[in-house]
Amino acid sequence: MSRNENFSYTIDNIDKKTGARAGTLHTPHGDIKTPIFMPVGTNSTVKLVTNQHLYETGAQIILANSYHLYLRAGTKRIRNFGGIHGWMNWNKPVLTDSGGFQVFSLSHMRKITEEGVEFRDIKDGKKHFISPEISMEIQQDIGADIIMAFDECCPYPCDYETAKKSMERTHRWLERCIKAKTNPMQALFPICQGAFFDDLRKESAEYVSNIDAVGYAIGGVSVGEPPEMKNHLVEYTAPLLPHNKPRYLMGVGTPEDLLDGILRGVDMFDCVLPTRNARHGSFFTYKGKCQIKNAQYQDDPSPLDENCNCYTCKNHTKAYLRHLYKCEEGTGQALMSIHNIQFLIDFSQKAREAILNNEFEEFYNRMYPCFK
RNA sequence: GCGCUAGUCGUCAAGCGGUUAAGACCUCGGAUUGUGGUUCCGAUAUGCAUGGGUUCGAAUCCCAUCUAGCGCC
Repeated sequence: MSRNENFSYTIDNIDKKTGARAGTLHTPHGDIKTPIFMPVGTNSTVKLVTNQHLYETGAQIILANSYHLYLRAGTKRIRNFGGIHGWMNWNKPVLTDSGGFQVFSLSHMRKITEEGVEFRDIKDGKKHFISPEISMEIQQDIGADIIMAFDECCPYPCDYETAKKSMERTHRWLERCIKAKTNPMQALFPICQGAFFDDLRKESAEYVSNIDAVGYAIGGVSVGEPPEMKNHLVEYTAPLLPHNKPRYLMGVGTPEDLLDGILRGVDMFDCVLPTRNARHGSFFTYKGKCQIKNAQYQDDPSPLDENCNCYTCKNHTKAYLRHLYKCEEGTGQALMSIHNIQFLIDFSQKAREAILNNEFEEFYNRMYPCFK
């Protein structure tokens, strides 16, 4: 892969005590201040949240999902509407998942071969096939700023031989992705795999590091492993990736995951949790995670979090939000999605401020107990 | 006033002599990690209108009382 002039990453500071990183990733649709939490908008919308509200949360980049958009909107259609930015009228950076994760998460209806993956549509049962080349075509039609390599994600637990074979195939698929990718306005992030085996992770990290990419991802986490394993894996793997490039820990996470990841040198995170949790009634605060449906909130005149200045917290009380949930009014879910998204983005940006001031250790120690 | 019918969790109910008194909703908790999720999991009746009786055994049968609905004077 030749050097991509449309993207660059600047390290703004490295926390003196912890080594946590603050940086700026320049993309064709604007800058991303890291560490950053990226909200997930699988079907080219962050569920229940309008673009206007999303801009207000401070979202700097959102995700969309190749697998879902390929099946539903049709990626040629999206291309004809000016790509994802025109299609959903979103003017900031976008990242697309390759569909690789669905190979894992929808595993009971797929067949993996060296060529690619055959699977059935969740909804209509129709057969489809995605290969690294097809994934690149899909992602180039969608036109996100950052696109992901088509990888294979191992389940947890997973035996060594399976993990090794899977990792090697992911590497071969990566080479095919690189060959198939042509649009210089997009950055392809390779993904480090290797399950929970140090030597495989080392091999994979070294393999992907040999490719001159704009950024690198750590995949295969948040698949049901204990938190200590994830922390060990990240602590072991992140330093093996290029120091001067952003590192993206895929599918993570909770506020404590963000703290743990940032501490170990991760710059980018994404997770469905804030929006899914919001839909199911739980919300993040600087005092921990809470459930809006709890009876204790029925007369509570305070916002979800006293220190949050999201749209929801500026305008509504817990009592009102609880009422909306009790009545199954979707507005409640929408309002709380806004809050949870802004919470994690604010949280990542507070971490950034702390890093810029070389105070990340204090920030970590202050925040961590809140989420345990 | 008389007759008939019925009373089981906050609600709707199953049960019709031997059950640990189903289930649903509500209520109360909890889960959720590159989104098959308005989803999933758990908790909640020592008690069947009340009081007697029959029986080895009663929410289930009998009697009385109360309450409700319907009908008739």
